Amino acid sequence: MLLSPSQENYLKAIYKLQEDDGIATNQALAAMVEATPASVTNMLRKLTDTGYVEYEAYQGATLTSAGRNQAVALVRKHRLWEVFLVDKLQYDWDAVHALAEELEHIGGDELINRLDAFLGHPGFDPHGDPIPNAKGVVRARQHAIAASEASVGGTFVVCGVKDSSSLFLQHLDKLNIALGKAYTLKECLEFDRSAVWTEQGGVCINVSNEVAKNVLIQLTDA
Amino acid sequence: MLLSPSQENYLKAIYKLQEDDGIATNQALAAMVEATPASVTNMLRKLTDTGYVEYEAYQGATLTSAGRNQAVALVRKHRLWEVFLVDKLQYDWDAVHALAEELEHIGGDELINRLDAFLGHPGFDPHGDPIPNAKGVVRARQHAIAASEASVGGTFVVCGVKDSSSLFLQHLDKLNIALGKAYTLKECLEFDRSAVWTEQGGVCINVSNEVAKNVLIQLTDA
DNA sequence: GCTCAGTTTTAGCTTGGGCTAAAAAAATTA
DNA sequence: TAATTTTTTTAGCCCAAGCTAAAACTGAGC
Repeated sequence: MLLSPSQENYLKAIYKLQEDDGIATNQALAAMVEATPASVTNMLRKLTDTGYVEYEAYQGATLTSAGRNQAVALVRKHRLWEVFLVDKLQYDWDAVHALAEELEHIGGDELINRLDAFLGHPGFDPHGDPIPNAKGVVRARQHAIAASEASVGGTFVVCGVKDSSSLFLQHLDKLNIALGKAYTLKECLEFDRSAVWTEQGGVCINVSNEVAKNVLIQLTDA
Repeated sequence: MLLSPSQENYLKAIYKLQEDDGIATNQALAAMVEATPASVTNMLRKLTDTGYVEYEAYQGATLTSAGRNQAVALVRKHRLWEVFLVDKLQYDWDAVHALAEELEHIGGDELINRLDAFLGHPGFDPHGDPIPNAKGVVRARQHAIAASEASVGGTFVVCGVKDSSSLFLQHLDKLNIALGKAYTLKECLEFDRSAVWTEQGGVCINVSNEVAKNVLIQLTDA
């Protein structure tokens, strides 16, 4: 069964919602695919007929294993194209999402496996999200926690973001926060729950709680 | 004005037909975009309304300058993606057309100019066709003639093909004919107008007239 | 200048993926 | 539990891009 780009987007959306909320409601889906809830109901019916989705009225949608395979393959394609755009075409990390969204619908396994090889089988995309391998296995990030969970005095490396909107990523750029960089949490300010981090060089940056909650880190011993 | 992939395909088809036949008839267009003549009439109307095509009933279609710009941009995108697929992803030259056909509808100038830079601003695609530059200027191949026009004893380099179908390209692979290779025309057989070429190493290959007519060459002095 | 084959256009239908507005079901609050 | 709000579904519509069949046009040969 061949899926249209639109259908693929629905599968991806259900997959994401299942991953982070456990359940894919009609309304959340509508927001994610930028359609009305009525259109979502329509499409869920179709995807149920073709065997990618399990769905009963008013109960939300779940992916079948075929659906999950498709969704994971799409995530793989999306993230590999993002790596290509950043590593090879020198795009900024905040500018690649929309293009990858288009590219992920092109071609089949052959293309994406060749791209994967060309890029050197990267494990993570430019936002630190793990790239599923050709068999659809996603290796979860190890020991990653939100930066807001760090304790004063701790040292850590930024390894991902929870929000990969352009707005947020550009904000991180301004703060000089980037993937792979190391920081020490100097202090936490009671008043607004913001934090002071220092970079290796000793430069201080002020990080709001809102930002810290969306930055993923790995604690280091140093 | 934003064009759908389908509309873009029509513009490209009109462009190609104008280039090689001088005129884009309804029927030829239908064959090229794989639709019925009735559908073509429909679409030509739309493209006329949006200012990309000039068209009067029964008279065939012509591109406006806006239309030509779009078409050349598409050719550029198509050929650059073909270079990417062959040079970077190691595809064979006979396998890239369909994928490039999909990729050419993605993104805008920004993407394609970055791809161009990444590929080192190539002048020709894997079939020897010239790649228009960012301004839409196509530098024509110099001194190229069909291999069927060569005279006995002449030496030449293969620089392109007229037919880039998978079937033909695979046939050339079997004959050991490839872009950039040099040959000498040893003799022409009256009977079936086939020819004998020798490679540098002295290996002989038998080339039918049908093949020779579709291979483009440049004569060399040697 | 007619006729007829071939080409193009018209008319009306189909399918995919949207939409709005109203009805129905579920969830929340009093 | 009853009332109200929120969510989901239904019903009926729209648009893009295709299709077929029939009508209209063109141009070649007589």
